[in-house]
Amino acid sequence: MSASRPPAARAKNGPDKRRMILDAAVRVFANQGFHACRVSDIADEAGVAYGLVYHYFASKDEVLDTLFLERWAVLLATIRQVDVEETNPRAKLHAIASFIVDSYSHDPDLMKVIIVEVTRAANSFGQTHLAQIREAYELIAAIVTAAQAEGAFKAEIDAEFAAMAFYGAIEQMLTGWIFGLLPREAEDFEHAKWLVVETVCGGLETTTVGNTLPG
Amino acid sequence: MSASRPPAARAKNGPDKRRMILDAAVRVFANQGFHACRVSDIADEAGVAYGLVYHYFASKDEVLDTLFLERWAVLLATIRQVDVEETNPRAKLHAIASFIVDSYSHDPDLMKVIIVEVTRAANSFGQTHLAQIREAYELIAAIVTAAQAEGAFKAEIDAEFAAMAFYGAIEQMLTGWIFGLLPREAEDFEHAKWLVVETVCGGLETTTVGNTLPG
DNA sequence: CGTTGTTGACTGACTAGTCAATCTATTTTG
DNA sequence: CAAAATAGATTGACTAGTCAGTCAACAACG
Repeated sequence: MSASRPPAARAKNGPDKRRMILDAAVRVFANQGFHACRVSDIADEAGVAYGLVYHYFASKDEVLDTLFLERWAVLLATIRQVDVEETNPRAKLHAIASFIVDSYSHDPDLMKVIIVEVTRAANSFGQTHLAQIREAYELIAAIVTAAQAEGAFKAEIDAEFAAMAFYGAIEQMLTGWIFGLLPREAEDFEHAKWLVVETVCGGLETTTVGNTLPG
Repeated sequence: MSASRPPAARAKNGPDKRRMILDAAVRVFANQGFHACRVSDIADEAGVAYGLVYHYFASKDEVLDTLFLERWAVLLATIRQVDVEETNPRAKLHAIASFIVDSYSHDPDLMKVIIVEVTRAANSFGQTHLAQIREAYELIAAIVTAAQAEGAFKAEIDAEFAAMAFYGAIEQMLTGWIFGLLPREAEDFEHAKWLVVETVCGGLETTTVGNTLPG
C-alpha cells in the first residue's frame, strides 16, 4: 500500500535514485503519456536499471500515484492556508489561482502529468484519487459559502457549482497552454490569474464596473 | 482512412450491425473505459463476431473516432445555428449550454465517452481531434467577440479565454455528474444551464443584480 | 558477512489485428 | 424461373508482438 521511503540513511552518499526515478517519470509521462510509455523508458531516462523502479515502487501505477499525491497535498495545504490568511473572497480565489498557475510555470511537465493523467483521466486514476480531488472542490466551495454568508457572493449560485466552475476554468486554461490552444499573449501568467478571477467573480457582462484587484 | 459505410442496399433486411457495434461500443467504453476494454467486449456486447468489428472499422481507435466525430459535428452545427438564430449573447450561450446538457441527459454514456476518452484525454485522442475541439472554442470565442463589439461584454477579457472558461465550466459540470462529485440537487438540468450562464455572464459577486433569463 | 541497493535477462499473461472459410442475398444467365 | 455466379457479410481460431512485473545474482557499504 504505502510507497517505499527514500533511503534517508545514505542521503549524503550518492544521488537519491528514488527521486531520480520520480523526476524522470515526470518527463517521460509528460512526453509520451502514462499508457504509451514503458517502464523501461522511465528507467532509461533516470539512468537506472529497470528493476530498480520495482525496488522503490510496487508498480508503474504507484509511480504516478506518488507524483500526484505529493503535489496534491501541497495544493490542499495551500488552499487551507489561503483561507486563513486572506480575508477578501476575491483575494482568496486569486491566491488559489496564483498557486496553480505558478505551479504550472515552475514545472509544466509535472502539472501536465497531473492534469492529463490524473485529474482529467477521471476513468482510471482520477477514480482512485476522487476523494483527493473532491477535497479540493470542497475547500473552494467552503470559501464560496463563507463569501455568500457575508453577502459578497450571490446566494443563488450553489457553492459546489461555483467551485467547479472556478476550478474548471483554471484547468481549462492550463489545458489550453499545454496543448497550444491558447494564444501566446495569454501566457502572461499574471494576466491569466487576473482573467480567471475577474471572469468568475465579475462575470463577462458589462453591468459591473472596475471591481479589480490592485495589480 | 475513411470508415466503411453502412450497407445501405440491404438496410431493409436485418439489423444494421455496424450501428449495433457503435452502440455497443458506447456502453462498453462508458463502463470499462477505452483502454481497459477489449475489442471482444464490444463484439460480445453487440452480439456480433469479433472479426466483424474489423470489417466495419479499421481499428479499435476508429470506433471511438467515429463516435466522437459523429457527435461533435452535431455540436459544431448547433453552435453555428445558434449564432444565427439568437441575438442576445446571453441567449446564445444559454442555447449552447442547453444543447450540451441536453445531450448528456439524453445519452449520458455517449457524452461520458466523448468527454472522458476524447475531450479530456488530451494526450491520445484529444491530440488527434484537437482541430475539431479548437473549432468549437473558436465559434464560441466569435460569439464573445461580437458581444464585446456591441458593448454587451467587457472588452478586457480575451474572447478566447472567455470561451475556454465557459466551455470549461460546462465540461467540469458534466464531469461532476459523471463521477458523482456534484450533489443531486444540481442535477436539475434546467437549473444547471441557468447556473453556468449566470456564473460566466453575471459573475459570482453581488454587484450585478437580477439580470436573468426568463426561465 | 549481512543488509541494502542495484542490475537486466527472462517470463507469462494479455490482446489488437489477420485471415481463410462459411454463409446469405442479390444478380445473371440459359 | 431454376441454376449458377458474384458480392458482400459474418465467423472465430490464430498470430505476432508487447510489456508489466519477477528473480537470481552481484556490488557497495558498515
